[in-house]
Amino acid sequence: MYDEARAEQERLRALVRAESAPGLRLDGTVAGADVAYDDESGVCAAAVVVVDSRTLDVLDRAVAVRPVEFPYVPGLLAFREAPPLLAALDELRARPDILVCDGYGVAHPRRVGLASHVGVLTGIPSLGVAKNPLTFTHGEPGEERGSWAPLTDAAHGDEVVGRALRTRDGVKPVYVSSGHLVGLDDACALTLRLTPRYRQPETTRLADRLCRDALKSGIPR
DNA sequence: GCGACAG
DNA sequence: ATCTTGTCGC
Repeated sequence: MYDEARAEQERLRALVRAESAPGLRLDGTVAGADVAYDDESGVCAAAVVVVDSRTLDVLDRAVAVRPVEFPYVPGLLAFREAPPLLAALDELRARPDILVCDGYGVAHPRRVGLASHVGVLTGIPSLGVAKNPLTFTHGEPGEERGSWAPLTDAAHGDEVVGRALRTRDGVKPVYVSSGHLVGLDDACALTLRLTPRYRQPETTRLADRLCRDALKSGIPR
């Protein structure tokens, strides 16, 4: 089942660039993306919020509400979330310099998680910041914010696919990986810029709030 | 074959 | 993802 989706991932995989593009701006605009679901109505809301990476001021936002068209299948999250996210991205007034996704980039069984998938399809430099290590392994980073430990794939010779990054002192780390055109060092540096106060990037927190609100207030009953 | 498994 | 109150702590 899902052979077509896996074949598409193999195609996209060859296009993923896990190094920072020349001239990549970490001090420009950063977009955060997230999707919320309502099982009752079978509808989902994708939200994208753009901030100034230096001040974290909100510059733009967009939401796309539509029916859910793909089930949640581990390893195929992008086929569920990318379509609505692309629709929301289309409504932005300007293309953001970088996109931060709630999930993985190349830290993925076939190296094409949601962030890489959307990055390749849009050409927007991207990275993934996930809340769980999935099947990957990592040592325990130091307790201080900024500490990190390599995230490795035991199923593939312990290849390094990302980092377990501590964004708050003594709090469980987040899992950062390159999406597309953003190297791991830059991905972590940006993640730290976006987490002056909470474990999760401010961008994903804002996007999470926006898509949840859109579901609550945007569904007629 | 069975279990694990981003959101 | 989502269902859900109070509660401990800065």
